[in-house]
Amino acid sequence: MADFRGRPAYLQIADDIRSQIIDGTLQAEDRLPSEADLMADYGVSRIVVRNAVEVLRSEGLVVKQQGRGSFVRAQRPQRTRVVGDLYSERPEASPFAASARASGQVPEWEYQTRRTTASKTIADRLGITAGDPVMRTSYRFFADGEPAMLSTSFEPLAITEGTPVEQPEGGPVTGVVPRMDAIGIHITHVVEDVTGRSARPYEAETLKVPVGVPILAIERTYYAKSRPIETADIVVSSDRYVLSYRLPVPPRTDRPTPI
Amino acid sequence: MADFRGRPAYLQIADDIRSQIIDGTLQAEDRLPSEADLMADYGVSRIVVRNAVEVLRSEGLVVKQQGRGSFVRAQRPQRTRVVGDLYSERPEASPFAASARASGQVPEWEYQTRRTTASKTIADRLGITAGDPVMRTSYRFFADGEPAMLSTSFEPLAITEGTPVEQPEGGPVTGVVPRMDAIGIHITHVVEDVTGRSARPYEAETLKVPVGVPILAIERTYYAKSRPIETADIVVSSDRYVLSYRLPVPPRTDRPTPI
DNA sequence: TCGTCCTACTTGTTATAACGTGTCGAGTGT
DNA sequence: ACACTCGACACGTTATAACAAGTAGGACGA
Repeated sequence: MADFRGRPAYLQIADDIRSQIIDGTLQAEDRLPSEADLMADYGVSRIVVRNAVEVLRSEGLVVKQQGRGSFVRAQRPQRTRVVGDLYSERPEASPFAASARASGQVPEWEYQTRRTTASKTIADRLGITAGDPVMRTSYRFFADGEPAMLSTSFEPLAITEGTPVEQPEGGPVTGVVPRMDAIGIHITHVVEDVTGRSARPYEAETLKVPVGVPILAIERTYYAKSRPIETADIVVSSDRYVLSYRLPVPPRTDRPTPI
Repeated sequence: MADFRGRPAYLQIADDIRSQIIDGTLQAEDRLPSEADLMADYGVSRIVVRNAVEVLRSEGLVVKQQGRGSFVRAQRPQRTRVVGDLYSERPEASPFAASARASGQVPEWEYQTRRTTASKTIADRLGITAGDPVMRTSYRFFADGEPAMLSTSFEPLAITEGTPVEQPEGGPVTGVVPRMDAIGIHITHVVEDVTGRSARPYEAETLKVPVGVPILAIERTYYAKSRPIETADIVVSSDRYVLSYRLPVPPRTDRPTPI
């Protein structure tokens, strides 16, 4: 392979394939040439073509499957977790629920609830003291039979203990806001802190995505006035989800000094 | 190296080093043993130790520097891009300036504005026709002198052409909301669609992060009623930023039926 | 003293080779 | 017709080898 500008061969090959993906020569789901083909096409060793494809894989443009080949990855995420004026905590509940249930035995979500005590991190987020009793609930949400979202929520038992809504699931009402309404606590706002990072091994396994794929991690906390009521760690594959936040912009009332 | 469970050696070594990072044996900024050291320590070939370190690099736990070594990467993001309160408290200030001030940073940015025509993607987002004239502005935001955020915004010239606020920057007022207020268009809400993915080469270079590090990509669109007024593509390193969304939860009577 | 050069050490790139493991279809036997 | 086997082919893992390129510190000369 001509050593153009001294730029490493594997990067040039990656550039070449990438441009083919962008200009549509290679389309979503298409199989890339095999490693042997690429070796012949570019006249390089296998390690070079593997490095090239690895670059594209780390960019999320390509997925590899042992025994089958490397494939151009579908680009746009398909599902949207909408958060905003019409706040919904169960994105699967509406459009996807039917198909998920119809197509298999897998329920839309499964959960596990247990009493435990607050770690320091959770205590800070809930405004309580480390070691205070909390109700911890872990969820796995499914869409089309595939794991799509993980969530672990924490509620101070000081708030719910002994009430009809002590159990987050299986009671007369579900969802944090209605449950808290039922015991006279009215949620006023929710804060979501969003970060992106690579999937940890446990998350990759549970969400059935390749290790290292970027995921979105959300720290969500519900408040009644300034009092934290519930907090949760939510993990979604950024392949499959867009987070859509719709925020009101109130009309201008005053005119503070500009920047 | 003992071939435990048939799990590949490089993954076992990655596990080993990862646990040392998590339990603090290796702390932030510490140098990992060199490849030669790891080869000797684990009794494997260089390709195995390189694969192992590559796993950690793709997880964002480690950065490599040619000629120096591999280093444990500082973990937690330090800055927060707050969205929510800002729109109600200080509608005049641009979100970035307000966020930077909130974290005690001096905001700096550079920009480039030019007239162009809308691509199909942008036209769809702005509710106009592909080829319609738009004003395109690319920003690079800095914090502490380091590039921190990239943004490319588009405004239909049908809205601003010939007005005092045709230029997004350099005019009497800045920020989308106040500028549009000045010409009688009142922004009612903003939608931010958040996705996570790996940094593309251009983004990695411009943001000065390693290639493949996860970034957060935001599609932001301002609306006046249901009419799109401005849309922007924003990219931030997920290492350095948390997106914090504060959303009101309307009182019970206004709320849609719970799940 | 100070700057330059050299060298040792580090990761980066590439080649060759071999075997392991997963996939899939063609061929075979019932 | 159908199930099973097997082999071709794909990517996965690992070894050995060599040279390139970036870094840092010590040796050396001005």
